[in-house]
Amino acid sequence: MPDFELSDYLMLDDDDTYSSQSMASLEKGVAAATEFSGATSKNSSIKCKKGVGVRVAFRMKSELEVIDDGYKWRKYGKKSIKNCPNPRNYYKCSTGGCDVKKRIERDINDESYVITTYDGVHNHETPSMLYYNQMPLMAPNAWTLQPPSSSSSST
DNA sequence: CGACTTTGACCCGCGC
DNA sequence: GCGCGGGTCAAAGTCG
Repeated sequence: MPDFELSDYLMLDDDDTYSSQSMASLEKGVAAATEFSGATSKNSSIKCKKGVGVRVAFRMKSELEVIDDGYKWRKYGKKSIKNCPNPRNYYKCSTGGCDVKKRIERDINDESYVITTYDGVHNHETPSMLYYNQMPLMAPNAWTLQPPSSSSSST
């Protein structure tokens, strides 16, 4: 588990535009993350122009491009983008019945940053979410939590 | 043996 | 109509 920090979260609006919010309110970004993952649409600003699903982009500082948000992602493609020196990775939720896609690419300005774009809404809770529910407290960054089975560095 | 990752090829949409 | 770019699928290989 590398130490990555949520730098910016981009809310792609229905006008194909996105609002790049500074990390002035990280909780808000996490809230957005909870929004799309929990399918709780109290904020209708997060939606795709096609109306077929939600599209949310996050930019976070991480050494690894793959962010374990609790879901199981299966890589189904890799593509080198002309405008980007780094290839873009395509992931799909491997959970049955879930058709959420995730695009991951490195920031062209800062390779230390990774841009993760979620496309769609999970029709199920994150497997780890079940684990969260058993926790006495809900950490604001719980979506970054991982089960103790994976690299438990609790020393 | 099953699941997942990797890489190339193919297809679709958009712009010129 | 053609070319380019982007996105997705499929087959093979590897690891657990």
